[in-house]
Amino acid sequence: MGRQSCGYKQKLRKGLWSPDEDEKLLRYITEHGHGCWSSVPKLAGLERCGKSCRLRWINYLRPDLKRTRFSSQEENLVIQLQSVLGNRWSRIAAQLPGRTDNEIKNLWNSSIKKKLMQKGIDPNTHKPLSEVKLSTSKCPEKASRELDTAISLNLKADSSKPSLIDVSSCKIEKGDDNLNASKTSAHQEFFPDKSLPFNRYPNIQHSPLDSIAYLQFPVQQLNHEQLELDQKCSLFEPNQELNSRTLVPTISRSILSAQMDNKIHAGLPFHSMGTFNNIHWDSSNCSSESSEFQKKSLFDSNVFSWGLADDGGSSDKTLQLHSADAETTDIKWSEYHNTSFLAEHNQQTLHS
DNA sequence: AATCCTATCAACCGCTTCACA
DNA sequence: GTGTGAAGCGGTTGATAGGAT
Repeated sequence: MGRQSCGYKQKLRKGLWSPDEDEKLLRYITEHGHGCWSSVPKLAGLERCGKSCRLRWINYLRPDLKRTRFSSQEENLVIQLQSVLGNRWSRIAAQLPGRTDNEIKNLWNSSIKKKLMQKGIDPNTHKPLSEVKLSTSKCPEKASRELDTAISLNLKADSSKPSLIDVSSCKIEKGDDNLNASKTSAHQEFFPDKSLPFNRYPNIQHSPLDSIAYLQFPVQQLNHEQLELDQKCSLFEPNQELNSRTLVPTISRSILSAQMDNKIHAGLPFHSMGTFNNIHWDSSNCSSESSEFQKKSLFDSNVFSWGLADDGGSSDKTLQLHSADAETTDIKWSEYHNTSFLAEHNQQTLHS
């Protein structure tokens, strides 16, 4: 007999969240922080389990979420990180400010996987499918299934257009940490500065076929230790406050104003700016260094100003991408914005 | 206009990890 | 060292929207 789900004791609501429930949760966490998730529903007046509340907050209500489509740079980054980390979505999400593991997982499963297969790359190994076919011949059924999928996707793709991807240069090896750990190179740091790796790896090729570009840099030299180091050092760790059990998920006025002045602004639902305007950081349970960093890292860094160093006019492209992102309206949020409680929040914002 | 198909996304489920008594 | 509850994670499912037929 399997384990009971979290709402087995009482009759708890399931399924999609209503605006009313969102309001309750948002109000509660805004005022009190989440604290112990299992007590949140009771205290917030919700007939949900704590797990559900946590998920709703993390994946939807959090004020620092981007609500825009993934940019091609973000997709590239997901591909790169997945090649190194595998399906560790939360780890990957930690490197993408404003993105959730769920979102990235969905992107991977619904979009990136297919795009890679269309380009003849096995999404599991990041190797050319022909290689994968050979190496998986020990398990013919599975290999055949995967290959069939890949082939059908490949056929759907426009074969008349040449792919610019040089798969042979993408020597991605997973799971050989010892080997990786021993290697040093100019590329050893993963993203050593606040920008994304594209500046550092100039031989990126962009396919005109779609927005996916496949990087040509020595991915095999990235390793888990380095990524863990990145996380510990929080070079551009965006969600540290959310990973912490002790920190109240709040946002400072200074951050908020910076946020409102910067590009991230465009992706945020209007109401969140006002809603969180009067909240302060509760850093009582973390070191001053880390909290200071948290304040700085998210918005003071240039993580949203990704540049592509490879091409002429890249900055123009980047700008275009950003503005395209900025113009992406999230229908759900705009609908949401019109609900009563959000309208109320917005009014308050306007009056303050 | 109706139906089918596909893509996307939100949410759930069950397992693992962590923290604490 | 062990038990327990909470949190976190990744796989999976179900609902829905939009496009194709």
